[in-house]
Amino acid sequence: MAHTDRPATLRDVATAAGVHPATASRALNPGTRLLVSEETARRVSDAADRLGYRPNPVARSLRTRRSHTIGVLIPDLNNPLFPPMIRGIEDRLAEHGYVALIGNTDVDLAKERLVFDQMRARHVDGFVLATAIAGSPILAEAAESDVPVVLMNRTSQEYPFSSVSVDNEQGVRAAVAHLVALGHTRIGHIAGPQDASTGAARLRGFHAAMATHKLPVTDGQVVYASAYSLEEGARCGRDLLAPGGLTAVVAGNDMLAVGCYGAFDELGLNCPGDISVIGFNDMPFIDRLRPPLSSVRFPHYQLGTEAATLLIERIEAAESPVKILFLAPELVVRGSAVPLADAGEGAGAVPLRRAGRGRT
Amino acid sequence: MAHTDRPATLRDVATAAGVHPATASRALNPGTRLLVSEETARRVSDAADRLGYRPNPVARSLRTRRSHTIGVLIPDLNNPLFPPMIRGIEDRLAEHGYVALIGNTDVDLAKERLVFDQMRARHVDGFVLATAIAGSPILAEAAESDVPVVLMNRTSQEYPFSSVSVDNEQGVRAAVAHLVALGHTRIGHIAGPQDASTGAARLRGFHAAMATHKLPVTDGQVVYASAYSLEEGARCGRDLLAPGGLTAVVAGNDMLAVGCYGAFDELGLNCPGDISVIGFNDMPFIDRLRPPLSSVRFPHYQLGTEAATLLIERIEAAESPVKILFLAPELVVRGSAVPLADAGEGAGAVPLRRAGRGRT
DNA sequence: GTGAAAGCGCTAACAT
DNA sequence: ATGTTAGCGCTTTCAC
Repeated sequence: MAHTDRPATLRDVATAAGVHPATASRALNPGTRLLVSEETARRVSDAADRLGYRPNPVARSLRTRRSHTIGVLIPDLNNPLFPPMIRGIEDRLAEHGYVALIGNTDVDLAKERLVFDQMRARHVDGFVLATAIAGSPILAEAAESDVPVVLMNRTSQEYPFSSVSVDNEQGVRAAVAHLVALGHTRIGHIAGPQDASTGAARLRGFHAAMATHKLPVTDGQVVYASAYSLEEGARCGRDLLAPGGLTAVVAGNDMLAVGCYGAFDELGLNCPGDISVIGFNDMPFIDRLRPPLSSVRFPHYQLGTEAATLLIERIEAAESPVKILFLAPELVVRGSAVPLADAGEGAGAVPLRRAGRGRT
Repeated sequence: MAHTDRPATLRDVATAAGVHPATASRALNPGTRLLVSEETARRVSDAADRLGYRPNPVARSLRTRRSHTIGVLIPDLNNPLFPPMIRGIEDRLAEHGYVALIGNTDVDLAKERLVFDQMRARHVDGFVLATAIAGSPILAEAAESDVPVVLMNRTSQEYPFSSVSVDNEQGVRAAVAHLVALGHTRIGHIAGPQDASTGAARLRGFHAAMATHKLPVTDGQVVYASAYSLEEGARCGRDLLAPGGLTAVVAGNDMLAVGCYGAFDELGLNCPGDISVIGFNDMPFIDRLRPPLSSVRFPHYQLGTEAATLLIERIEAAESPVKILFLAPELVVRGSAVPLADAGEGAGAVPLRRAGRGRT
């Protein structure tokens, strides 16, 4: 009741507790509390409570040069891949008193640069980069200025950044192994953009897996998408399947796989009757499609929490080592890939009822 | 080349330009540039460029008590409704030099309070609230402390907040009119949570629309979902349809509508053959379901840009008036609602091919 | 264990 | 039109 409209400052608290502001500061900060007598500490924090004191983070930042804010760069928040990762980041950051600034780059280097600079201007304490296009100049700049950086869902050969990503090769291996177990041998791949590390890693995984199973990969059995988009998925699906001969497709991600569904319709192919397909990411709602898409699940949320953990480590323990963390993916079997024996059975017909209710 | 490692400060610029720091400040700030001779202004900004000067927003904030940061409270970023809105907000804010802090409340009042308090502690200049549960204490608190607030996708009868939302009643009217034009008369409604203003408004719209068409609404023709979730959609779908008699459903939103798809399967109903359904929101990917969901489209992104505009107005022009803005929804016709004459034709059968490729 | 003093980088009164 | 002065609220030397 003794407080005015103006929020209480540290000075007010000090006065109320009958100590010097410096002492009040020490008493209130976990890191310095032990420098102050127990009794004074109590008096100060009582006074703080009484006055409803809230430390001013701006003033603190000015002094300490720590904003407790981190920048997160992603291509596009509308891509359903990212919201869970962001939540993971934010939830973990919140536990440590940090907040995130989200920046969308729209896969545009100029925009990426703009957002990055703005965040630096705002003195973020570090970055989570989920947008690292290989060769993007901000990587070099970040490395040079040694602002703490963690790569999420990306890795870098060129710079010593900590990163957390999914073992993409292993995921594709699981997908191929599943198809092979179902009897497929003529398996195509729609490769994601090769300047994204996910696209390249999954393509490597595809070749490795096919080699493991001693299956040949001819020209035309791999087509390259220029973006992770429905449109590119449809285009690549057409290019891959129009020649005929393939019975299964491993798509570079779910977007490409769903785009493929459109190509199937155009080519008069029935999925999964004529052609099996497996995606990557296990996007939300992907289990609601007809047929529900089998996909390599990706622990999105954990990717975010781990990235945040790594970043905070690096911010708070200056010389913490670089860590490269891989999380294991998991194949989620639904209705879009079926045994080869079934092929042809429903050719041209409506989607099979059986395929409609895969395990989710 | 003359700069050291430490970033240049205003004082450095002033020295380099041979003026007092205050003059340099005036020269560099758009609002005060006219207080300074053209020649000095040029000299100062040249020096600034030369030194690579970047103003320190933290110091500026401490002085001006403006953080150029705004808080955005939403229930859950994972809800696909929100990413486009957030992008709208961020894109518009960026044009004005603001950034957004996103807070997820998970529809939990305690968490909402926590996030709200943290953002206030960080001295955000204003809030976009998309989470306003009727009676939430933060509304009262915000009103009292008169921090600028704009409600997004919510309205408030109790407090004088600017808001931008979709005309929900009109949207439901359009949905009902469409169904009536298709010959339906026994139309049910799955109402969203009545403590969300969208849920209440859409229910009002349903009753109004049915009255307009002189169609009776009996008990049991409206069921209430306790949340906008797939589970509640399935439950309500069962409750609504198990008794039989209805030929069409207007769902409170797309989640509820998609949940309904599950109920249809359980009850052996074929959509759209036996039962038509229309959703609300036009969520991403909703056009990829079988059948593609007819839905009332909702200009998500614009909701965000308009909310940001309103908020900035209010922040920068202290006494700008309260504005209540409604954006018009638009019915998107796809395959989940068909003429009544078709009912029964495909009863119990697999989804009709024809229904699979609605206009998107 | 506590106080004194200084200053982070900037801008707003107030002079002149 | 420009300089002077002061201070936003906090943390950190450095004394004692």
